[in-house]
Amino acid sequence: MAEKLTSREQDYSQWYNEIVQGAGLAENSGVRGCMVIKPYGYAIWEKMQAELDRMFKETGHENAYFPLFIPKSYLSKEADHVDGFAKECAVVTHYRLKNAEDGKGVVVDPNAKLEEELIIRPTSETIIWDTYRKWIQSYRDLPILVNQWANVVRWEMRTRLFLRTAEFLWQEGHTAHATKKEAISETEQMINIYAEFAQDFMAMPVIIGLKSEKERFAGAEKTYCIEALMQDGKALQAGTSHFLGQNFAKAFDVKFATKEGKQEYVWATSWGVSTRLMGALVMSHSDDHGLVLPPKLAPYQVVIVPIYKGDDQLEQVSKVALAVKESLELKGISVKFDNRDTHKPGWKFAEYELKGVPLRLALGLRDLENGTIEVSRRDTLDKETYDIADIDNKVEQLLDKIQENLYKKALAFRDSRTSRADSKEEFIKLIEDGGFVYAHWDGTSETEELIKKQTKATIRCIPLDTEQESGVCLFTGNPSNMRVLFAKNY
RNA sequence: CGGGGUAUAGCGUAGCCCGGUUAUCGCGCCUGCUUUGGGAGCAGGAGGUCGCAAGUUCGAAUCUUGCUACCCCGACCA
Repeated sequence: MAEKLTSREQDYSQWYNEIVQGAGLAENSGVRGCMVIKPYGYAIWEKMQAELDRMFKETGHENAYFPLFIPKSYLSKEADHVDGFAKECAVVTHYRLKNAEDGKGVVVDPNAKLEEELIIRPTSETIIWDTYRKWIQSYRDLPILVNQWANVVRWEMRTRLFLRTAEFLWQEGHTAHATKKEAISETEQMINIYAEFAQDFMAMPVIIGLKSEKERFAGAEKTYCIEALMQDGKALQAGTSHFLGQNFAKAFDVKFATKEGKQEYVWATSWGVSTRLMGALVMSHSDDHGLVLPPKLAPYQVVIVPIYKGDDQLEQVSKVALAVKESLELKGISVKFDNRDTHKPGWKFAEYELKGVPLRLALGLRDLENGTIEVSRRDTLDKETYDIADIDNKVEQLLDKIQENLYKKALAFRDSRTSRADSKEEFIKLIEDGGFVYAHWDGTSETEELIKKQTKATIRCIPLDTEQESGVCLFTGNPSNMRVLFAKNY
């Protein structure tokens, strides 16, 4: 082994960085906090987009695009919203450069100051609701079910590849409804879609819940979220769906005429997932050998590595390998045949392990003689030799098994790190060890703040499936009627 | 944004305290030959405004100041 990753145990952060960069997902750029998403990483994002986009469209949503720039005055129309984002906004003040006096490069032209400064969108509620006012007059114009795929900028002080970057890619859905009930049901539908996507495609188990008042989206009445547990025992918020009530309708004066001819404010939702999901994917399944990808999101699900000596053998092996590739592709499996002569097989094996390709097939002269092919699973690192005649079916089955196994493994891990605390001491210890902790809480932001100060744990969510159970708050002794989910988080 | 650290070839580094010929080593890269079932071997070769900008000095990778980016810790946050 010429190169070896830092192990998770040694240094989890470094392990994560080495995988993201080593597997060719992304790298830092010359711009503070902004990353370059490399082709292999972007291919995974495109797969995520494709599935999510399909799910959105199946539930009646349409894509549109709104401007990157938001007039400053728009942002200040909803008080909570502006409070939530003001500290992390990038502001455009000028629209022209000119040559510097000293001839060295360019400077901002002071004569080109904007009348009103433009904010680079940290999210698009304001520009969208300013637009929806023009689109909505009657109940007949509702609902509006729009999504946009876009980039947003939040000027973060401390950034990490995919998990928190100053600019990131995401989708933001913004819907408008005639009734509160319909808006809430939309909000719930979308968080369920995110949960389904996380579990079925990312093979990542999630807990669906409601955010506490403190953790809620700025401007929302209710924020639903999906929370996942990473391998270091920290929680990651993987997606959010907000019931915005009539807050934005009131701020932007969006009213509609009901059937009865009354003027009423519109009910709103917004929901989003971002390239942060890439970080979640990495930290859910990968091991000390590198990235591990679920087959449903892998840019190529299978790689075929030929083993040969000389051009003659390569030609013989290639012929068979290409036939295998074709038969797999007929089954809708994506295959890369790596016939590069510039790297040796051993080098390729290590490389594809680092890149997390679910299945690796190796084919050499020995196989041609025996009618076999060697198959190696990335998730278990098991190697077995199979009859080549039936390899397409075998691969299809194995890919399904890997997808399933990754989910099971992640779920088993989460279960092993999920516990209930019934005393403050127990709580502190469990949080210290890392993982999800269910505990009673008195429901106040003050106590939540106190717990965060003392333990660094926050309320990840109030799980939807939590049963009523009377108890006392571990920190204040006040009565509580349900347990909520605590963890240290990203 | 506060504290700490780092920046030398594509990557990882030595040299920096104590300024002085041609800036060290490994990997990678290029050429050739031998190799190819778990990160190949030998031989030859190319590649550097020492992060950027000023300053001190006869002379700066080395000393001083400013800036930029990255990493770790904290506050903030998806």
